[in-house]
Amino acid sequence: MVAITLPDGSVRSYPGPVTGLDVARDIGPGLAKAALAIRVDGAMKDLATTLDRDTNLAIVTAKDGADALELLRHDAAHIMAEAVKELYPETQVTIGPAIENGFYYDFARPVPFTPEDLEKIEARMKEIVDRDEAITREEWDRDEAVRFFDSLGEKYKAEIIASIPAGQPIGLYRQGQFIDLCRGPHLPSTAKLGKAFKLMKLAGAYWRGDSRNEMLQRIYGTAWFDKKDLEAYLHMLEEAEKRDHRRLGREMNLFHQQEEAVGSVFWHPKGWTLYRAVESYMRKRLDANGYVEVKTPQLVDYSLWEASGHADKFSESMFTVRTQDERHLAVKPMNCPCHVQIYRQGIKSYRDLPLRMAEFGSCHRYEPSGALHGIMRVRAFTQDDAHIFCTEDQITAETIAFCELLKTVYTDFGFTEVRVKFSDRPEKRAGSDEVWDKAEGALKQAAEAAGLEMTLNPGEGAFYGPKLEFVLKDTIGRDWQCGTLQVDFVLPERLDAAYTAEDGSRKRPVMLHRAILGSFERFLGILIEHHAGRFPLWLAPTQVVVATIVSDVDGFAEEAVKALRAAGLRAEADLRNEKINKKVAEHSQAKVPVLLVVGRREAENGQVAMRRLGSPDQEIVALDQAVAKLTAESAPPG
RNA sequence: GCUGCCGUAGCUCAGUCGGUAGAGCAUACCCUUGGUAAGGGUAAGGUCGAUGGUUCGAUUCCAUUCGGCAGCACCA
Repeated sequence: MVAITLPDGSVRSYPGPVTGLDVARDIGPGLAKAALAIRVDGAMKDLATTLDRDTNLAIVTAKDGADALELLRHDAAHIMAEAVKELYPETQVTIGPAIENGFYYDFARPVPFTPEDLEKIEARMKEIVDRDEAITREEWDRDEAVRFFDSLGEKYKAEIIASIPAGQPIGLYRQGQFIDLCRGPHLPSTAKLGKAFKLMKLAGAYWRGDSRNEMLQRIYGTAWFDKKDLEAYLHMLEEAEKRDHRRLGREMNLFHQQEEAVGSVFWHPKGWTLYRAVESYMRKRLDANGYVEVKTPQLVDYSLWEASGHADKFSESMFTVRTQDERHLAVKPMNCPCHVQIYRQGIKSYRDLPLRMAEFGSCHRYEPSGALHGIMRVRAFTQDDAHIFCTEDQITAETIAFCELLKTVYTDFGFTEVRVKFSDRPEKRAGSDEVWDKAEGALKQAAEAAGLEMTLNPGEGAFYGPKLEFVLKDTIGRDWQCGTLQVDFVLPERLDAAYTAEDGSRKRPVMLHRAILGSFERFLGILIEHHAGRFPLWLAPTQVVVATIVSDVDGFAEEAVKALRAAGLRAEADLRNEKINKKVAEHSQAKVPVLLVVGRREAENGQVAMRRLGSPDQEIVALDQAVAKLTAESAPPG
């Protein structure tokens, strides 16, 4: 007897072993048709899995959300591999997992795939779906499987299987003529994939993710249960493209980039206004939180970078300069060594600590060309950097205070969801293991005291110390790592920073490296995409446009702009010889938050018709009232 | 950096199976003074990313190079 307990608590008994499909059939023909897989005591298994003892069972159908989609996408990857092998038999298959929103498969083939090949592959996949091939699992002996794939010329598969411990049975899945190593589970048949999938793009990817290995060809696709879901996803991609900061930067005249200054930003007046709004907000927050601001040199003799350890661990990313008189300089990639130089001026006492030294530090790093991305990943950027020189005892309090400041700032910019990662010692590092033990312990303890929930990010720390990384989520669900807090016992030692302790002894301060925005360039890019260019009033480069209906009222419109500007608002007049329809359309598209329309009626009464971005409503108010209202609304937080 | 794709007017794009190019928007000027998402007309605007090669002739074909895009690797 086998007793199967279903999720609703009901129990079904069978005289002998049954498969998941048998149980589904027993419950009802509709369920049997919809069944994709089963969950046995929590673990996903094939529908055909034999159940020979009492167990908890759930039938997985398309309604099961993420689990079901993962199955579907994994199958899509296999069906794509089958299609590729049919069309291009000389291709070797490697791996093909389900990923967020879709799947990919990496192929080894001497000839590159073309976009036309993608269409052919997609068409063949649809044929395979129509063929309704059963997907069945087989168990093989490992060495036999290695020999089998070797004989097919599938050396990558053979390599993967050979790396599985001997003696373990190997699960292979067969569908039609195609057989592949796979952990499973899979759908019962290729027909279950349906037609709501699409091959998206072609890209290179290193074998086993290592840049020393050969480059494979990766095909990405997306797959859904329903055509509607597919269309919704494609539509979402289009929307994301519309908020791309590179596109909005051009359309809104915020900045541009050009090949004579690769990896740098030309900020236009409007973009720079935005930048300054962010900067002055940050400066105000830092002032209020006990930071002092400094400015340090761009070009620094290479010897300082040798002393700090950057020459050793970071030289590939540094721009260096040799002058005519043979001096060797580097453009600073970080601000920390310079801040230590300021710290070292004069003798420091424990009474001076904690010393919170901030700089909007302009840095240059020679990033690999393939890493550059708009203003999000550049070679010239400005960090909202600060170093807190403190005693070991002060680490916890400083960490707590920093976390609070960070939260306030993110909230003010409209980000509410923040994750924290803890990154510990990397392979390439400075400082002894004892120092690292101490630094990691101190940071972990401080983070716990600050009440942070963290995930571990092993080996991702800076070369001089462990770090906390703060990752925020934007409106369309993407993650951005911005803030960081790093504990550093190494640099104060290497650069000889010291203070006189209470007992008169000479001690080393600890340095906390910290940033909230990360880099202004990147953060502004994130802000642009997060708000899709529709900035809150306090950030909008142009806050108000006064648009006239007839030229008779030009004088009043200019007066209105003058009044708005006198109140500190960023206002412009639109006196052009154009119809109001066109003016409304253009300023709406330029994402100006407030439009004040002035016609004869308004001008005669000293009024304006106020129209907010995104709403067709208008509100007729006296000019001075409008100024007062907008002034209050546009005040930056804090 | 690696793989693939791409580079035509300020922007978005069409085009030339090798005979030096066109549209819409934007710009300038003219007409229009119009009440809440694009009024009409005229004009101007291009070394077809750069260099080299093949050719009678190259924006088009080939090579190199620079830049961009996507992904991979990188993000200390």
